This record gives sequence, structure tokens and C-alpha cells, in this order.
Amino acid sequence: MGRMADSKRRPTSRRALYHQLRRMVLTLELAPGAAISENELAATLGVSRTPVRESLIMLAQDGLVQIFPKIGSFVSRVDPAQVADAQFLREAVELAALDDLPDELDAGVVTELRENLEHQRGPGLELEEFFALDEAFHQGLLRLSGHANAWTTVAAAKGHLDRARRLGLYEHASSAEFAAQHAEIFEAVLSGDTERARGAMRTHLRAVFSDIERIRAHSPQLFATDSTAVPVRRSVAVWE
Amino acid sequence: MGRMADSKRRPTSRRALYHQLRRMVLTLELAPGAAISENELAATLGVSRTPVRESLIMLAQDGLVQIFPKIGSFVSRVDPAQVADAQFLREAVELAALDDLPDELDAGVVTELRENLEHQRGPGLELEEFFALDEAFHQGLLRLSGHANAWTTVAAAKGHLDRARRLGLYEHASSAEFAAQHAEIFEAVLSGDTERARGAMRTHLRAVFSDIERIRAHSPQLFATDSTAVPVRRSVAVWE
DNA sequence: GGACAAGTGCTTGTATACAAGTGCTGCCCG
DNA sequence: CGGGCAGCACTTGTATACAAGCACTTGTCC
Repeated sequence: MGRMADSKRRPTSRRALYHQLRRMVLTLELAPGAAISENELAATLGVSRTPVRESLIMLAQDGLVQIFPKIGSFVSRVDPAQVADAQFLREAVELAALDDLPDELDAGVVTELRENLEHQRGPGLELEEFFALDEAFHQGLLRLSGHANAWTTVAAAKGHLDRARRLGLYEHASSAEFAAQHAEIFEAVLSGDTERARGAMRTHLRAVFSDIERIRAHSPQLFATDSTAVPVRRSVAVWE
Repeated sequence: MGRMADSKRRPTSRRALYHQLRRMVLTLELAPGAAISENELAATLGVSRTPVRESLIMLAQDGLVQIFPKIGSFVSRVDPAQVADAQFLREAVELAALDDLPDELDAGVVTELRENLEHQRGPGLELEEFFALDEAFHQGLLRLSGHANAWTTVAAAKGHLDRARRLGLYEHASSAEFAAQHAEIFEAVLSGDTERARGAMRTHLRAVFSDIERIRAHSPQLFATDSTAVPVRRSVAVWE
């Protein structure tokens, strides 16, 4: 799945489009369930259908877009099953990484993590900024254990989880609570107390996860119900 | 990542090709590092470049194919870093699943696993048959813990690992040893001894993993060395 | 003889035309 | 008035033509 190296290769419209659309899907700028027209996108962006189409195929391979032949393409609704899968996978990986920490921690990464936590505590933090810091923090912990690349795989699989998290944070933005949990994990890691670190991490990840049912009740149209369901075409009248 | 649902959608050339090529890559029928020509494939299969090209893009998204603009497309060499990542991820997930087993195991799955083990012990087992049984066994264990779908994600990420395993087994085909390890894990699970199950699983997975360096020394051309390296085109003279 | 440049043959990237399926609209006809 | 069916508007799937880059071959000119 989209490994980092992809973005470093020779740029093409397809790859640029893929990264742009992927960002838009993950930030909910493109709402779950929204229809995507290859023709419309191509016309808007001033390119032909080919690169648009190919970038959608890449996103479909990521599970972020669903393509129904002769019917239409849609941003995937947030699939609770996939959210749970990603949660389970993420927890398994991050806990295993904590078990695998070396005796001597990389000083550079430790400093980086400390500065990251400072920023997290900063007042008036934009939501997107906090997300970036959160992502960097967890990735940093994996780097400490020497499994930095495993994060790439996890990141690719947790698209649905991230969108659910954003839905949750847009409602009650409690980043301070999460920042405190991050600090707790970090302290435990520094003190070499693996068990405490594991416990704190588990608590943290499950706190993030526990909000999803509430969000789902609030905005059910963003979630998938029957994963075998197929959409149908509708003609609608609109003003030009 | 190619979720199972994909194969159930309305069939198109692109999806059929994707599954066929994916199988060929994973079974080493298409060797790591081999060049793939869109034109040649299209001509061979009697379709146009479009579905061929799009299926290659899907495989590239899986990390099984690398596409270099204006240069060529290649079956990915087995990347030791990705193999290690997949190994770490797989071990984390399978051990976490063992921690998460319910008190009452699903009787149907238990029966299925028992029959699976019977077949594994069978004499004169084809290599591919053993692989299929192995795959089903591990998936079954995840089903027992209620995280069957997580296997899909792991399966998508372990393409490089599986190819490395095949390279290993083609050389010294010790399926009996692995079958015994499977049985050991299964017994521990049935007896409810989580710690013993975890230990056996860890031993098993690492035994699978430990062969890779030997294989790499034997067939280095199948492995990636510098992941930033870019291939070049060569003109060769051949008889028609 | 040697250097340089056009040419050749391959590659993938993009644009465009057409094929084929779906669901609604509205006309036609009973 | 109502049923059926052709047509329309839209979708994605596939085929094809051309654009652009790379590496080698070959001809040409110095």
C-alpha cells in the first residue's frame, strides 16, 4: 500500500491527484458517502479522465473509495467493522512495539518526542495541528522500538479509523485530555516501566475508540450498514 | 488494500487480471524483479492496454509491482525491510488475538481447525496445498478471537513475507515441522493456556522468519538492496 | 578515427472516442 | 387512464492514438 517512496518518485498527474484526493478523504473534506464523478473531477481539474480514473482506482485499493461499474464511484462510508479492525491492529502493533523497546533509547527521537508534547500542550491549537502532532507522536514511539516502517502499513490500514476519530473530535475537541495521556505514556517509556506504558497506551487508544458509537448515532449516514449493499442511480433536478 | 468484497463485485477485465497477476506474483510464477510490459501482456491476453495498466496500478498499490514512468514496470523484489515489517505486524496481531480469545470457543471453527490439522499431517502433500492449509489455519485462529477481518489487512501487508516463505520452502520443504508447531499451538488454545499458546506461536512465526537470510544469500537477485534504486532500460539483440 | 546528433524502438503517461449498463422520463398506444 | 417501451442522461469499462522520456544504434560530419 502507498508506501512513502511513492511520493518521491517522478511526479505524474495520477500520483499528485491520488495524494490530494486521499488527503481530502481523510480530512472529511470529501464526506463519506459522497458521489464522485470522474467526468466532473476531470473537467474541474482540467485533465482528462485517465489520471482521475487511475487515482480513484488507487484510492479504491486503499478502501477509501468504492467503484461500482456502470453506476458510480463514492467515498467509502466509514465502516464500523473496518474501524474496529484498524483499532485492533493498531493496538496490537503499538503494544508490541512497547514490548520491544531497546535498553538505550535514541536520544534524538526522545528529544523530538519531548518537543512534540510541548507543542501539544500549547493553547489555541488548531484541530489539524493536533492531529499532525498526534500522528508524529505515535510514529515516534514506533521509531524508538526500531519498527518505524511498520507504521506505514498501519497508517495505510487505518483510514477508516482516522475518519471516525475526526468525526469524534469535531464534536467535542478534547485534545487536552489526549495530550495528558500522551505525556503519561512517554513518562512510563522513559522510566523503563513497560507494563505501565502498555496500560497507558491501551487506555489511550481505547478512549479514542469509545466515542465512535456515539458519533454513529449522531450521523448514521456517514457509516456503512450493509457492506454488500449497492447504490443506485438517481436523477435529480437542480438549478444550473 | 484489496478487501475480499472486491472479488465479489461485478467482474471486469481489470479485476480478473488483478487477481490473476496477484496470484502469479505471490506464487513466484512471476519472479521478483521480472520486467512486465503492458503492451506484451495486453497482446498476450487479447485485451487493450487499459485493463492491463489499471490492474498493474492496483498491484503497485499493494507494493507487489513497481512502476517507473517512461522506464518500465517490474515485479517488486522481495524487500527485506518489508518482510521484517510484515513479520512484526503479523506476530503482533496473532499474539494479540490469542490474548483476546473468548472463554467459549466457537465449536464449528474448532472442528474446522482440527480437520485442517489432520490434512496437514497427510503424506505427500503438495507445497501449494500446504500453503493453503497454513493460511486457513492462521485465519481460523483469528476467527476464534472474533477478529477475522483483521486477517484481511494482515494478508494484504504480507505479500513480501509470503514470497520469502515460498522461496524458503522450495528449498528444504519441511512442512512436517510446521504442522507439528501448528498442532502445539492448537492444543494450547484448546486447553486455555494463553501463555503457552503465545509462546508456541512466537516460536512458530520466528522459525518461519529465520530462514530468510539464508535464502537471501543463495538468491540475492530476488531481493531488493537499495530501495531508492531505479532500473534502466537496456537494448538487447535476440532471435525472432 | 572520433564525437555528436538524429533516428529507432521500446517504455509509461495522457487524451479521446466509443461501448455498455442503469434508472428515470415521457411518449405512444391499447 | 394506464402499461409498456423507446429514448435520454448519466455512469464506468475498454480501445486506441498520440505525447514524452530513455537508451541504444547508426549515420554523418569533422
